Amino acid sequence: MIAPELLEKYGVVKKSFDKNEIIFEEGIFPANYYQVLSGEVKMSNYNDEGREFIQGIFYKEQSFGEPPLFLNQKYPANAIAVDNSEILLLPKSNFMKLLEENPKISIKIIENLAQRLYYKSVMAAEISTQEPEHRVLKLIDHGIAYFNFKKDANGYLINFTRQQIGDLTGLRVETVIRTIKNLEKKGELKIINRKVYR
Amino acid sequence: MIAPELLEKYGVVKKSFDKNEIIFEEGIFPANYYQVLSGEVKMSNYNDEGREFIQGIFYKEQSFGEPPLFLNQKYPANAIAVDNSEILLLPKSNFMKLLEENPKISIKIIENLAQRLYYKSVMAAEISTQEPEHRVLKLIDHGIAYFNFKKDANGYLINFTRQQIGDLTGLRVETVIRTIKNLEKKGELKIINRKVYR
DNA sequence: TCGGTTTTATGATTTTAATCATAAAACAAG
DNA sequence: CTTGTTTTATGATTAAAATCATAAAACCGA
Repeated sequence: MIAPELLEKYGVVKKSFDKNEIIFEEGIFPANYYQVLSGEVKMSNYNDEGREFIQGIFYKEQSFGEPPLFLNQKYPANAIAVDNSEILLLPKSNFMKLLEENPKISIKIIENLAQRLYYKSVMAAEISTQEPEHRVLKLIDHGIAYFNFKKDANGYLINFTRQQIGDLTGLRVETVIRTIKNLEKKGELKIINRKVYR
Repeated sequence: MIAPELLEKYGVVKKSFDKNEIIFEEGIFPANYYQVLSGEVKMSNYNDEGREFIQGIFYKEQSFGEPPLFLNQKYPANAIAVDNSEILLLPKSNFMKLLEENPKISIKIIENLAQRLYYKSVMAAEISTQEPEHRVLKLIDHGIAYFNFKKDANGYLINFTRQQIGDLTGLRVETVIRTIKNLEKKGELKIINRKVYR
């Protein structure tokens, strides 16, 4: 996260996106730095049969889409507003100027990329070698630490749909539903009127 | 990659590792910045049944294991020398000092992390939604761009074993062998006395 | 060059999650 | 409130890759 006041000095623009509106598409070249001001954004891929894989979900104060910006490569995925969202956009050249003139921000960017790389490393290993129950639990436990899950009397409320969990773990909805039921039986989590708690 | 001369100014140490020797293990806290001087290093995970997932393979001049170093988190995977290798080690505090005093290096680190994040994004989507042939081809094409595959009269020599391809794509050896055979039939690649070319 | 190990190879069988089909419950919009 | 859509749910069937078994070829070290 870069302080909005600092971004303003470099000419940031605020833009609103409706629910389900595309922010940028796979295959195009990046032109901006993006940071969520309010709402929720997902980055995802669709394969030829239309099956979705969610790369990540981003909330207030989080930035997204930087890697291709630094590499001058095409976006490997789409960014879509999950809810009505306000996004800060900073043109690439201004962003680079900001970085040059504020070396401490570089460290923040590094930490942020490191965090995302860490998540991807963990989930990649899960997805390719672990069974559904393990994958789902790992995603949930990661989410408690890094997505904005709220704690209440029943524990942490996992505010993802079964479909989203599937798209984040490479599983089908039906498999996620059955897996979550099993995890409840084993006492690993609770289902209270269809909502998942841990 | 950070120039070895610069690393030396900050007290880098050269260490040799035998083939199959462990450089660091999953679960421990990072203490050093690592950069390959010669040889080959792989980072990988093992699940409870001993099945391996290779996070990445690193060659001459490449660094590895930075994310947990920046986050003060445990390593999510093991680093093992694939061949006899010489590795440069810089203690964390010295490395941080180097970064502070050389802002341009931060940009290099950012670009490097961005590159690795890009690879992980692409492969994560592949592994969770695509079929074996697609996964293997994507890995190979990525490898041509970023691993050190050499080109000769037959095309690029993919110097990975079938097992390694499997451990990088989440497939079993037998599946990789059959998949590669099919890809050859379709003319997507060549097999010349067991070696794969593209 | 001999013997052990790794890598590639192939066929048969099994397992597991995907797929298909269908529906109830919950939610959202008008 | 009604209606359309999304989400959760469950059972039956299928398909695809994993697993199991076995072996030849290649490579490596003493």
